[in-house]
Amino acid sequence: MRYCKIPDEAVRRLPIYLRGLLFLSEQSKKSISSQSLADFLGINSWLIRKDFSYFGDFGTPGVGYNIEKLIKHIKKILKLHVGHKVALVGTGNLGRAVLAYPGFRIYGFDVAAAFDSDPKKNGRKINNVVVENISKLGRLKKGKIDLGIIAVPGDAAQEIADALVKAGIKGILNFSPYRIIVPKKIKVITIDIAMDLARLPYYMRSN
Amino acid sequence: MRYCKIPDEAVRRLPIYLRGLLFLSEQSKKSISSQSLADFLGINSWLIRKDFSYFGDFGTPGVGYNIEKLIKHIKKILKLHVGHKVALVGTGNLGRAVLAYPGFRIYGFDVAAAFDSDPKKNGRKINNVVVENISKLGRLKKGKIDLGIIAVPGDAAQEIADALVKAGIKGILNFSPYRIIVPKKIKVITIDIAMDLARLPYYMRSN
DNA sequence: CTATGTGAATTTATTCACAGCA
DNA sequence: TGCTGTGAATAAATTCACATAG
Repeated sequence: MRYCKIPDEAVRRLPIYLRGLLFLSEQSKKSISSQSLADFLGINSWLIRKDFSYFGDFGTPGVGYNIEKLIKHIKKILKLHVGHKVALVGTGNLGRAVLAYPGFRIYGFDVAAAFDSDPKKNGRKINNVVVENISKLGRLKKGKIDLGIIAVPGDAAQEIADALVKAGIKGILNFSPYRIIVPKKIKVITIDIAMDLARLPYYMRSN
Repeated sequence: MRYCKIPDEAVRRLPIYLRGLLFLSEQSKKSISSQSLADFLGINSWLIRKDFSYFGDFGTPGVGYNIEKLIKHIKKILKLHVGHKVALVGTGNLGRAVLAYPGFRIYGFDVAAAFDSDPKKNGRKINNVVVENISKLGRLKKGKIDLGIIAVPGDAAQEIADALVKAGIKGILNFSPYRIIVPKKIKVITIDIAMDLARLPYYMRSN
């Protein structure tokens, strides 16, 4: 079943595998079996094997998977083999948390620009990034920034999205709960914290 | 197909419907057709009808769905008909963003307690919540706090989760990228910002 | 005549079980 | 013998199409 389309749900799991494999690589481990990786990540071993099989033969029967080879390949599939620069829009509480978030690094992301509509924030430096006025968003075309994060409060999300698209961004991570409409070729992933919290009580046992 | 088990994917969509319906309710709208709601939310109308059909007959053919009735019912299913108090652990950048986040209110959540391991932060007041030492986590049993949010950096997530479970929490929203193991009856929903960002490049067109 | 509700068809994803390779 | 890779079986979710109710 080599080289066929990777199911969306498998793509969703690739960053999990990648994180785990990077961790193991730091421990100087050379290879790992699907079963050990399963125990480590909390994902079934047959699901891991199936997912890996979508993009080729990487395992050695009787031994397991070569960690470095797998890392390299998953990075390539996710297009993380090159680093990506990210523009942040909105430097409120959430935006500042994004700027300070250490977790982007392992995937090769660099939050390289920050914008805010509030003129009072312009010029301020947060985590080595100078906050610029939102009107300067157009200059992204010069830098090689291809991803945008929307962390503005309220209902400004759509106009920010429009500006990001005009500035040449290819993908958007949207923290606002508002629907964003963009050209089909632009991918939007929305994270709505409140919405995730909202389905937690459903699963709670009352006793 | 009345009153059968609601599929997980439908449960995931209920908070979206709820948000939209609450918005429409504020506009004093009385009822809405699945098609109008579909246009409004960007979800197919047949999927909306199917989802609603899982928990009963709420629509009137030729008219649409009664908004207030639907809101009340979805809230009940999600167990949001009663308000929930939430304990936050970790008051770093992310934790402070959570404390300031305005989006929890519409679902009836109240972040009522905050904890931090850093003694220097104890007693500090953020958004009207006094930060307590993490050792005081046990007192949750007295307050009616049933949800926890883990916003600690690094690898402390598991011990925080253990403490939250011991304090009687029923559900956890976990912002750390580390795997958390809890008793089966406790539900954990993990939000990993970096992981969501990591699958964005995959969908980017190169041209 | 409009819009719901739902069986049936289809698509997608997960799980199993085992042949075959090192 | 241990572990991969994958067809086949199962389960789950989505999409369709239309009978039916107001």
